[in-house]
Amino acid sequence: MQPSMIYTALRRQYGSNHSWWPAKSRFEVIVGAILTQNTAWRNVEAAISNLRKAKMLDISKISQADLATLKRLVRPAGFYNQKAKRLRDISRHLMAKWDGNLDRFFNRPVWQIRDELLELNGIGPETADSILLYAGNKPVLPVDTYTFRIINRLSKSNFRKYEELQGYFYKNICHNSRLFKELHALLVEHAKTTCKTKPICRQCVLAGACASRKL
DNA sequence: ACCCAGGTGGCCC
DNA sequence: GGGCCACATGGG
Repeated sequence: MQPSMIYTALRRQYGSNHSWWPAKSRFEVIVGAILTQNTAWRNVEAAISNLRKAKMLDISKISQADLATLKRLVRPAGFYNQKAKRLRDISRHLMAKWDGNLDRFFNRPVWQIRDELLELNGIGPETADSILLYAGNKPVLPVDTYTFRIINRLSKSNFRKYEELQGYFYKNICHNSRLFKELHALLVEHAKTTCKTKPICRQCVLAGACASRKL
């Protein structure tokens, strides 16, 4: 099953309003992208809520924050020792190199921004791509565990490496940030609702594929 | 008492 | 380059 068909099927099932990433600012997307690493979104919400109440959802504020304070605030998201540091590191980087100005940060070739993000400790390909797509509106597709699971089942493939699966999409679907936002959101939605971890999902959109054990 | 969640980096071979 | 492992909280 091709990516474009998967997209069509998911969209028919879940609708089109998934442009998604619950955040009130671009910086909040960045914060959420780091906090959600291997963590349920529910827990991320609690951490972001703490940051908001403490008026810390701000590049400058976090860049100057006391590490112990930051750890306390993001604690519900788990891995709080490393995540607090990662948040402060990227904020400091944005302040030092871009004067905290995200317009300037994002206003250049995508590969250049991506490389810079990947240089930072704690920012891997998925986090970088989520930031590029949802905070920078760049035509980049984040590939998460859900994407691996769904695509490998549906296509009877066995993608293992990030760039490989991402490349598969890039070759088979048009590069468009609106489409990518929706596609990624739909894959997450599908994995979270109908098709849980190891489902035999009878009611799912891709029921035919499920039944034939491709999913 | 398990298992999992919108990953990443370090270490070992 | 691939295969483990630690990192940590909260919900099912």
